[in-house]
Amino acid sequence: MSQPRSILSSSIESDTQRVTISDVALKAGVSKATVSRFLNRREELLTPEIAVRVERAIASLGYTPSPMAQALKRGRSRLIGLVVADVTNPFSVAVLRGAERACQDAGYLLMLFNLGNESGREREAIQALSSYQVEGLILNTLGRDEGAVAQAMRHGKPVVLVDRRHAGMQADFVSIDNAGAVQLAASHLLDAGYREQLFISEPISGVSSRMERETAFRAFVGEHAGVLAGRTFESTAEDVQGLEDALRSLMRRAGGRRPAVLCSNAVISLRVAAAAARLGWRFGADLGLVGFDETEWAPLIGPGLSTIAQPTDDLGRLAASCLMERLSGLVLPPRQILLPGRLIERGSSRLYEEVDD
Amino acid sequence: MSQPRSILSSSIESDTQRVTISDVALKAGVSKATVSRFLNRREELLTPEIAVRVERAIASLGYTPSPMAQALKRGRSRLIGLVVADVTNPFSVAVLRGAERACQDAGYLLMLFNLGNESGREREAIQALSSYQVEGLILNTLGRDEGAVAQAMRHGKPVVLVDRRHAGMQADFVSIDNAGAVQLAASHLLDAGYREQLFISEPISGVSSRMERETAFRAFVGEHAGVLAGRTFESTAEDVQGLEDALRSLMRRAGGRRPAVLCSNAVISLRVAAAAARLGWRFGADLGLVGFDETEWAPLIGPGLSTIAQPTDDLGRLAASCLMERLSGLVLPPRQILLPGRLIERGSSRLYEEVDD
DNA sequence: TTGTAGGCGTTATCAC
DNA sequence: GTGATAACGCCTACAA
Repeated sequence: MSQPRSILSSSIESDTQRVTISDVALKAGVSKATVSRFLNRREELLTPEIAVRVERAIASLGYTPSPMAQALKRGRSRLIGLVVADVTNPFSVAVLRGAERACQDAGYLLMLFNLGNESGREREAIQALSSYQVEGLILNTLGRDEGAVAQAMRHGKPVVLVDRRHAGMQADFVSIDNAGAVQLAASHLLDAGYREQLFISEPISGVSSRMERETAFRAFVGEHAGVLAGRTFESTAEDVQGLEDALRSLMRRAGGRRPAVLCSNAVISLRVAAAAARLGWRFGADLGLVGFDETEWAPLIGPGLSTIAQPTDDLGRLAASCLMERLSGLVLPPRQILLPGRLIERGSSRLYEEVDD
Repeated sequence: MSQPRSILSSSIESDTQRVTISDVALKAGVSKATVSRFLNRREELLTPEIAVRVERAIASLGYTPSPMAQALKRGRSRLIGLVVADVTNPFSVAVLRGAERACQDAGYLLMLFNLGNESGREREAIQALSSYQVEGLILNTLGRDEGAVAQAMRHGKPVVLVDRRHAGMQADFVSIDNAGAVQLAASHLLDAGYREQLFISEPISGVSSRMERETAFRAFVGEHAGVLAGRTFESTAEDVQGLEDALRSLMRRAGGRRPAVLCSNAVISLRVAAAAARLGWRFGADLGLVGFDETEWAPLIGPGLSTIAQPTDDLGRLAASCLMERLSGLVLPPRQILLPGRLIERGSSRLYEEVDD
């Protein structure tokens, strides 16, 4: 600033100025270059005596290199950008934690951006992030805006997609094996005697994971045409009535057969549980249920909600690893890594002793 | 790199080099300074004709200024650091969302750091963040390490604490009114006839919000010595047995009186609900419950869990606003902003028709 | 109104 | 081994 460093400043603890490499060099009586070398683990090339002096100076000044300046100079920011569609979703948070740990271990910092389910902000987020020189992107987004991602990749920034594919994507992709997971859930329900099933999802259009789950469900129903009837329903947060109607008509169609719902994520499970409560239906007795995403509350609702647990931690870690590999120069066509889901059986899908209807 | 820009590079879309202000200047046939001025909204000082040329060049090159370089130069990064103790906690996430929105509106980017409940990482997080030149910090942490925060503040970075005070803090503080909220919960339980109460919290020592809640509970019990008996219990994730024992002895002490628990956050509510399920106790009938933090699943467990809803969104927004005010130069002694909690009554604390014991 | 030049804190390329 | 010195991309006196 216009305020020149006073003669006393070096002895004033509360000086607000940033301590720079020059200060260290001055104090140690060496050049900036030497300090820089010391910092970059090239201590081998330093006279022990000088190394000690530099070390002391750094310690006494409390010097920390400026990542900004480093980034500017070497074009590496040690920053990874992570965009999640919705931090409120337990799945996203769990993935985030896994990714975070992996990044940290590799010496990267995670810069988080939350879209709050407004897919329109995706472009903005990616641009903000990539203008901050993040070295790579982990995306759990819709990918409605192809431009932003393409641009990032064109600038040499690797991208890893988690859970949601983008149209025409040319990036690594990490996800649960949706087809297998749906198969697992539906056949479990079928085995338990639920022969009238309803697949319920948030609006499907454009969200790859939801599409894959729905498709898999339809396929399963097709393969078991004789013994199983199945339909699908899209539920929105606003249309509470629509969901209740769908459940009622499921019950009607079922007639003597046991009816069940297959929820495509935790948000839907919650909605269905609320609707069932209003209708006065009990899971396991009146209605079967299996839902994607294991949560802490799943065992506590009704007789316990059966779930498909996703390996969220692994998904996050793998996403980060893929990125690291790309960053360290790995060239390979885009990979797809699919992990299996795990069925957790609880009361909501157990075969209860027959009750007279 | 060693690869020099080829003659063709200007016509090759996929050039991986960063577009700099120099490129723009060159293309527009002006100096870097002119471009810079154009960018900094000083278009007033530019000849319209030149402004247009610069604008075109920027557009055709797809130029974006590098925030890193800007930050380096002007010492402003437009970055806010947010450290949460645990992204898994719904409370933290909700606060985060509020803060995020406010920051975004003010043109700041939120850089998130999650401690994953390892309070030892706090120092590391704050240092990482502040060496990235974040302009201010929002902290939802223990503050075990006084040094890190103090250092940040000494460097002129404003700090706002959310939910958890730090020892000897000299920073703005935003939180729910814990004393009032506990009073609300406990007196509601008392009014509903629960005269043997147990306050359950995660380990209290060193976490201000938990301490305040416990103190308030003790005070409430003291004020109602004749009609109400109350104790407190600290529960850890590992000691499942201890929690069950505590609940059993609560039941024993109660004798003819109605017993209830007051949970100090959502994590505890979940744990208590799990324990009650194992013991075969029903909320509202066998055991009363009110818990801090409103969640989506609260209405769905048992007869519905009564909660103290925190104004999370406001807390986040206020925290951000405080920071913005400090950033724009407001000097004022540290403020405390306390917002009231709201009681949401559900079946777990309702007065049921008497049942013969 | 516009251009020139210097510097923000680092690192890399030279010489010495 | 170590020290000048020139960048990195940008902003801002100051000069023109």
